Amino acid sequence: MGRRKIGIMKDPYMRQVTFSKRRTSLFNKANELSILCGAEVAVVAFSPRNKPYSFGHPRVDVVAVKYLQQDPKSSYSQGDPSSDASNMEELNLGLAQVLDQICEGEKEAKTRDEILKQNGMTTLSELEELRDSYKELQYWVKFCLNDLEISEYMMLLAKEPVLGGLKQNLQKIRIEEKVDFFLA
Amino acid sequence: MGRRKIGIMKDPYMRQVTFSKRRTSLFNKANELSILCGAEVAVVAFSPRNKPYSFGHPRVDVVAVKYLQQDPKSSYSQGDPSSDASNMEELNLGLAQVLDQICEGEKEAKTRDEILKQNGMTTLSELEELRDSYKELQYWVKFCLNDLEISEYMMLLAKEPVLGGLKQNLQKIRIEEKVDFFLA
DNA sequence: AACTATTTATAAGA
DNA sequence: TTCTTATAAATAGTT
Repeated sequence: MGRRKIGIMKDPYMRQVTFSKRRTSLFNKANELSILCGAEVAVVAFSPRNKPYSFGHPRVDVVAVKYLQQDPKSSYSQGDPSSDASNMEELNLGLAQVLDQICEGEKEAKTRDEILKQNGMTTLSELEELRDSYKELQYWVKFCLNDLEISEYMMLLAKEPVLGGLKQNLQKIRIEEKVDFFLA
Repeated sequence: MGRRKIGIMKDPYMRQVTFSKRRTSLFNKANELSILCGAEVAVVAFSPRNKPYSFGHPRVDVVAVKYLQQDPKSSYSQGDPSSDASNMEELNLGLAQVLDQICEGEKEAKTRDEILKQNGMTTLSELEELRDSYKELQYWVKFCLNDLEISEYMMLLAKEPVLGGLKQNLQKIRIEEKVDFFLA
């Protein structure tokens, strides 16, 4: 939101300013959630300067203890955000495809997860399959990063973003490549 | 936001729906805050049906412990008027015990895993760890790609490419470490 | 789950 | 910091 989209804040000052604004909003959101829905909510945030801030309804520690006493498997934890479909339009075609690939990967991971949870156990072959997917992703990332680095100055001149390269790399990877590359 | 302002949700169904929507947004906000500002953030919310949901960067328990171990007087708390330093310390003791139990439980689990591993078996926890790593990687890739698009024009001007950010983020997931793990 | 009409949140700028 | 404003996001109600 705001005049334009932003990325990771590098400037310490702006980072602190942004943190303050967003922390305030986050706490307001948490408060609304607890009031409107009658939910127990706790939020803890350490600022870039490592100062602790917190919001709690009814109280931070009460909610925290209640949470930690739960069976870990019964909770729904999210460390990762969902992809924003609305942003897709703004992304150019190449990037969109890359993101699609990632989404597909997620779906596959979820499917595997479902199966494994149904069995409560896993076989070695299934594990290996998952591991292979993981390696493939890692490989893909490294490959693209490498390519990025190489064509860094080219971007400045050609104004032809790496997106094309990313697309190509994606296809290359589909065609079976040795993972040894980035393990060396 | 939305068609019109709302108050406390009385209808159980609508309350649940609203909770789900807002919880998702809240977690996304928390995620953005942690990424954009490099802050440690943890959010715990119990739904109207008392189901626990959580978000944490780097992890809920890590941030929670860090927060609770602080001098209560040094934190800036919002939400409940009665949140006082005196009560905090009492609950800290109880929490410490709970955390100890959790740690012990984890140790036991790891021990079991070791035994099973020696027998050529694989465990659910192992799998889950793998899956989490996988998701984490996907998450960072997604985020970095998004960031790439955003700061494309910045690159042309600032000549300070996003590569630094990408590399930092990738370091966060400690790829090498995890690769070693899977290859071991 | 998706889709709009509106309300909020917020990045920049003052 | 605080206010303003132009935009981006969130979301209530609807389908």
